Amino acid sequence: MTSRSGDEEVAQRGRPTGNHEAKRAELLKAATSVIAQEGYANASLRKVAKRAGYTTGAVTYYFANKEEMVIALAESRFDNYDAMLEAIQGEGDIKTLVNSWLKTTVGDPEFWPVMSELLAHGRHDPALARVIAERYARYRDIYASILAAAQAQGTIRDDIPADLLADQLSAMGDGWTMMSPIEPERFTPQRVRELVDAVIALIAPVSGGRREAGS
Amino acid sequence: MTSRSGDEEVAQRGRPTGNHEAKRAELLKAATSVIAQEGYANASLRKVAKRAGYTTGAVTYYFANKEEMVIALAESRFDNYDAMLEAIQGEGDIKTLVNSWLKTTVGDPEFWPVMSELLAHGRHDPALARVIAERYARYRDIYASILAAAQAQGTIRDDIPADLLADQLSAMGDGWTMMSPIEPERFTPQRVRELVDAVIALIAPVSGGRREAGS
Amino acid sequence: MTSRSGDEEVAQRGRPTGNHEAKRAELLKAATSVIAQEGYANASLRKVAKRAGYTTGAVTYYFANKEEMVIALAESRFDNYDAMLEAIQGEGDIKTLVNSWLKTTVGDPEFWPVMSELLAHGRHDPALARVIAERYARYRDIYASILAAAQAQGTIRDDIPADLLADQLSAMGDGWTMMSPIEPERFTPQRVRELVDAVIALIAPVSGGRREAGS
Amino acid sequence: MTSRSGDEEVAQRGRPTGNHEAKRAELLKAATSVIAQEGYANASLRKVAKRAGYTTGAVTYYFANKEEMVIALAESRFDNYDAMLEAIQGEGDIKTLVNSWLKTTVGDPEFWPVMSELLAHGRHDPALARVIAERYARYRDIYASILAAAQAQGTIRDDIPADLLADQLSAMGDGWTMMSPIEPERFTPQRVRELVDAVIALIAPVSGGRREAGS
DNA sequence: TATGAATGAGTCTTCATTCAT
DNA sequence: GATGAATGAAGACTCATTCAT
Repeated sequence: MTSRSGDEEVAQRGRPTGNHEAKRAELLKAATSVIAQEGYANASLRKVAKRAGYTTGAVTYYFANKEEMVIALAESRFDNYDAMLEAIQGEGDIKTLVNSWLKTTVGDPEFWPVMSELLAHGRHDPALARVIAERYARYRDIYASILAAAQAQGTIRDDIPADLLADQLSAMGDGWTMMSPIEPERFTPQRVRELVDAVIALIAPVSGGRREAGS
Repeated sequence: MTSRSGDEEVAQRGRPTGNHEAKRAELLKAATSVIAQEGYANASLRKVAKRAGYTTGAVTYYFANKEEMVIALAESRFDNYDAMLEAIQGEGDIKTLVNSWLKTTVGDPEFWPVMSELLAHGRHDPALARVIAERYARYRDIYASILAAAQAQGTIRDDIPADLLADQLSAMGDGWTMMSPIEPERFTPQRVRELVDAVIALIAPVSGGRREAGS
Repeated sequence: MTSRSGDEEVAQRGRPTGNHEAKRAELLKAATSVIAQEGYANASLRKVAKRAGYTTGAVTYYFANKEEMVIALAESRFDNYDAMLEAIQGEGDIKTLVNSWLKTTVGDPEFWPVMSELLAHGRHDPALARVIAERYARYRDIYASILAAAQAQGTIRDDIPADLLADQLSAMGDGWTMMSPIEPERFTPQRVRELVDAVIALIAPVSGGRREAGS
Repeated sequence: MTSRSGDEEVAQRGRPTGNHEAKRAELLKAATSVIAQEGYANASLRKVAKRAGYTTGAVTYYFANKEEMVIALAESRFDNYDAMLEAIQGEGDIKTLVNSWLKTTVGDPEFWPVMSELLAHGRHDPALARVIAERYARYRDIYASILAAAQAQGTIRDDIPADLLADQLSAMGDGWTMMSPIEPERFTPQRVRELVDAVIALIAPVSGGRREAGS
């Protein structure tokens, strides 16, 4: 009661400690929603501040500049994604896993829009590009190891090395990420289900046993 | 020939000879290279004009506004792409075709960067989005018909409907389009070759005969 | 048939003479309608040219610059007004006269809007101001002489010098000219009729014979 | 006191003391004088800012856009006018009242010029038009009630309904408002006095008792 | 810790004007 | 006589950033 705080709900008494991170997170949440709705280019610090209920100065107080904010945002999004992957990793077969993954990502309506904005902006922000590249590399590793395990179990085809398969699946995901905001009407739940099923079919085991890609 | 002709230093005034469409194309070329290098957000009319050797006013003389310019740009890029597809469409088997396609697109170093910028910006420019959606629909149709023909010939798997297959391949292409500018070092010629081979393997005929996806 | 032209309808054969003035008038007509609809500030030479079916260059060919065009426009409008005044001047009593005047001016829907734009812009264009001042002086003289005649006939009050009366009536007209575009709904035909009747009443003869204003 | 305080030359940054409304008023004052001198069309934000000793950005900080600034300006001018009317409303007879009104309005050399600019611009700015229409309606009501009271007292003519009379007088005022900047030499103090006296005469009681206008 | 006033560079856009053809 | 390409200055507006308080 005397000092330890952290709960925003509690009426602030005494010296608030550890609020710094909380405030940053709050700002980041606001930034997420602004970027998701209006895109990176239209996400001014003023708008972010306003959405969070703060003033412009607050944003520049918590973040050295816009770039730093965006990077912090990217890191936090990726951290979320990490947690999500962690959560579903145990799941049995590939199909269940893909479906869990799909359900979680579409569950957050800001997930894809923000991701595509970050990806697009990354091209012109080296620091952001570095963050993205690092995380993506890790995801591809994770995917690859999942796929490799599945290959070992014989539940998916093993004629294509797991890392290439991971690359292909990631690319598909990114492609849909980019296109869905442009032609949302094309991505009906029905169509998405078909696409997912087709992906499953695509990577299903082939009868002829192990064959190397390109051979 | 005897009379002193205007140096480039001298501001051009009055009515020079020259064809309207040619000038527009010239400006579009400048816009292409600026967008490819600096991205849509940083491609100010000033920069475009400067790169073409004109003043800002000239750009707004040829294009009502920035949006119209970008749309004209997209349209012209897609026209190029149409021509390219036309040229390679006759090619025999899928592998040759994919390779031709790859060679042509990587032949133009501005192709992927500009495409990814347009895609990313399309999300915030409904008119551009419409153009992209229309063209993409056509491309998917073309891909699908090519794939369907190949399925009929038995050169690729027929357990996944051609349109879904087309969607998957398009998405992969878009995904790589987005990522290659962010981590160019990952897309070495060697890796690209492997990825392409893996795609070929992915869609190669499966021994078990026709199976419906998702079943 | 060999040379005399002037009719725009006739297919142009041989050397067209006297077309210069006709073209100017055409351009002026276009300028009138643009200014009436969009106001002086928004009446760019491009718009004027376009409305007349010409190019920008044509306008600057026929008029040294925008100011000259506006002045020519003002002169031509005032010439029209002169002709109109001329036409109704003979009319019998004041009431008939006022009604004729009203009918003619409201008959041309561009009359008041253009007039108010010119008046407003005149303040910042000395040459235009001069034109307006001259013409207005003449109108006040005409009004004054009409009013003086009516005073002599005893059909209107003579306790206020005709020139002051003319000033007052002009001012009222200008005032309504200015306000009608701002609150058009206030100037219903019914209200206008009442206002006109009230003006007639205002200047009707007073029983007490001649009295000097202010005394 | 010992330490060197900032000169006016030094660009002001950071958060100075000072009240938001006061600064707004300051900018409005600058806007008033620019508009009075150069007209609405020539009153760029740059000029306004400069006159107030700020940069353009400061103006757009205090006002969302130019339109909002002009409306705030109009509003404040009308508020002044309200106060003025309030102050003189008690005055005895019409003549004294008119003279007080006149004295106050000509006391502010920016009053008429700004008013005429606002009126003229109102035609092309619906939001401004609304403000003007509302205020004007109120003024006409006030004038009408003053005139009605005078009619009841028998100090002015009662053969014309007070609201029509108010309309006529307002219109005259507006007409002179518009013309005085165009031909200022015409509005000598002497002439103004005569015009005012003529107005008094115009609305003086008529001997013949109550007559309805237009009958 | 947080505010919010103010900057200044930049954006797109509009336009009268010029002038080679 | 008429065109229309191009200029260049100006306009309104946006925004990341700075900083006194």
